[in-house]
Amino acid sequence: MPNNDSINIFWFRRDLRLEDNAGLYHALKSGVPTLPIFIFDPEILSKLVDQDDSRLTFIYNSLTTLNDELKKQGSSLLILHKKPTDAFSDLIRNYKLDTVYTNSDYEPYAKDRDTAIQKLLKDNSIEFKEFKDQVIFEKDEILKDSKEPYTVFTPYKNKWLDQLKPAFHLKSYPTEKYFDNFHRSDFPVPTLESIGFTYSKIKFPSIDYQQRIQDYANTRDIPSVDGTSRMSVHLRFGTVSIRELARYGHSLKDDKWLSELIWRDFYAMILWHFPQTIHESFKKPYDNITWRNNEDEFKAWCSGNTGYPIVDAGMRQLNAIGWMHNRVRMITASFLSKHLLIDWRWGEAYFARKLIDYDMASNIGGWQWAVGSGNDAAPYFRIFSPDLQTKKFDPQLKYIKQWVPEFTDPFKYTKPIVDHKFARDRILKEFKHALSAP
DNA sequence: GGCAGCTTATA
DNA sequence: ATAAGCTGC
Repeated sequence: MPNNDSINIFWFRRDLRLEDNAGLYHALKSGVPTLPIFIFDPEILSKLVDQDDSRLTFIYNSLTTLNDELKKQGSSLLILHKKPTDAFSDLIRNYKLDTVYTNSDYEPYAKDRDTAIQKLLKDNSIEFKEFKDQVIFEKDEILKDSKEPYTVFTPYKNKWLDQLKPAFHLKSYPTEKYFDNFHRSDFPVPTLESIGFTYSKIKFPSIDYQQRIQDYANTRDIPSVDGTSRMSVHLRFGTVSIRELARYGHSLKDDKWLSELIWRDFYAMILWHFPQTIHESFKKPYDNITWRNNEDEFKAWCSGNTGYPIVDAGMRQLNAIGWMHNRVRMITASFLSKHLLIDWRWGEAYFARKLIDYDMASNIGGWQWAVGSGNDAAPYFRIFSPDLQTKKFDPQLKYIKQWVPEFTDPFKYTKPIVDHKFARDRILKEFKHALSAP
């Protein structure tokens, strides 16, 4: 319905919650009626491989929840399925727009998209205001004294902790004080099918993370134990506020869990400053590696049939529930790149397809770390031994038996796709060759 | 400019 | 015990 009074837009992206939402807070607080919108971007959707993509289901469920909450305020969520620039052209035509509010998104595609939107709005004399919401410290807030970005985690973390003023950086935005300022509307929620997707069977972890991380320092590395927060998917789509999580992490005696949240800021910062690491090794010489890229071996890795039970368990967990324990992410990533000598980008792409919590910055960072090509990565000669990792982190084979039920006798299991010692020598040779190239 | 220190290890 | 180099101050 066209309206003569001007309105604000609040554009949801990866911040699918009403509570403690920085951009939404500012939009509502301005006093101008605010129309909340979400745009399904065909450009992003076209890259998704699976029709029952779990991320789409998660987003769709979250949008439905948002809409239900908005209805209580006499408002609703306008859900569009269009190229963002076209969507905004329509909005400009149908409404008198004051300001478009949103929260910053730091991925390269998002940066370009938002630049285009900002220009379109500017040409129509509409303001575009973005706010920091998905990290505690963004791109240029934690820098060396020389104003350059950190590339090593520990000094970054020290500075992060030094600069943190909890009462300021971890404070919630009380959006609920201004809920009266939502624009009155009653838009229907389109079906998931009309967007071109079907429901995924995958179950999503609940938000009661505090229970799980009671003994985080001791249980976080044991994949058979539910000892990690499982908050990654909620952080990915903003169904929980990073400030809330960091506030809890900061209140704990042990800063191990807070550290993991700092890693998230760190990798987001790294991707911002080094976007080429999506395609290139952070350490250039690693791009001299000649990958074998055997397609059959890649398929065996993807489906969890390498004959290395800890690797297979991890990949089967990923395929089954769209999530893999972080310890096992390291083991499977190391195995693909170092044992099979398959380009880490193939593995990264497979994780991108399957992970409900897929986050480009963390996934790229994690893979490059595992290969050794990343900033602050493991040295190349540190090659994970699947057997030793199993002895250390799954000594009773509980995790393995959960995901590889046919595994009963380690000596009768599928023949390993490659011998450990042989593979170790092979990659060491390749590393030495590649890294000494002029 | 010199030196401490570097997420998650292996043989 | 190892083992390469480089970041950060």
